[in-house]
Amino acid sequence: MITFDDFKADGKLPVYQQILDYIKRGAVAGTVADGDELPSRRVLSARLGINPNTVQKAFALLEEAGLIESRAGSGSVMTLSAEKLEQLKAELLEEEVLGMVRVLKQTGLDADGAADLIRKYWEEA
Amino acid sequence: MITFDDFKADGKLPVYQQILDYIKRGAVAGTVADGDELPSRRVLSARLGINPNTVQKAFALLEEAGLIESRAGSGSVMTLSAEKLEQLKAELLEEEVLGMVRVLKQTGLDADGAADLIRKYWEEA
DNA sequence: GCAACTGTATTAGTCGAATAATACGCTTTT
DNA sequence: AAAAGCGTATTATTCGACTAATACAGTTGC
Repeated sequence: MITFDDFKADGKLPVYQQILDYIKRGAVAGTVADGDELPSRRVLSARLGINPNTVQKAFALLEEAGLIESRAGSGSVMTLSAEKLEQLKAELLEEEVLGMVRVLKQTGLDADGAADLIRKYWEEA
Repeated sequence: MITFDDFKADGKLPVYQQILDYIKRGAVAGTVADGDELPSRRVLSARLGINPNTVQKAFALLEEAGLIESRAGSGSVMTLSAEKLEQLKAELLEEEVLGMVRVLKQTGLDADGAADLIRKYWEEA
């Protein structure tokens, strides 16, 4: 069961998008695996303090992306193949890291300075 | 004159916020300096293809933050002291880099892997 | 002085994210 | 079979970002 214990909304992106990101990053990290069950829409919305419809939207998008399967009565489970995992990892690194690099470049850093900076802040996160 | 030539809205954040970020990052990078003039609200909104009121909101926030000064008839100019610059740099690195590191950590990377990844993607941005 | 710019202010409307309240049908459990 | 929990669907409302149109006041330059 995916607990969502370390999920924390930051307000910068729509909550349903943050749920998608949370699941995708967890899949890449290995903390979310094929066959893992997800909390029900009602339970998760109560746990996160958000509206059931917001969770529903996130889960609907996850299903559309082929990452979960849902059946009324049962719950929702992760459906992660090796190919999907590779695809997810590539997408994440492409989007996130490139976005980060753009910001760092705009502040006038070079590659070595950026790499050093990452190491410096690695502990505090 | 700050040209906003390399400004590109990406839709993930409110446009007025992206303008704020653009100016702040430019200030940290040194491409935006004390005394630099900004395009007028009307000119900039036309150049970026957005509503004048959106630019107005961004400029109002910049003025509130003490980063620009505006006078009707003249335009708006940057007002950057050394202390403000230091403060800006600290804020940017704290927020942006820590945010990045959190994402990379969640994908299961370690500090060295992240640093290598930054170098790898540095060229493509 | 007057035109052509500036910044500033107000009001109304659109759109998407999120909330809220229900309702219905399916599956599991007892 | 019945209850409880599940996914799913619908409609209405709130809120902020953004657009739109317009008006007014100050500065610059001819």
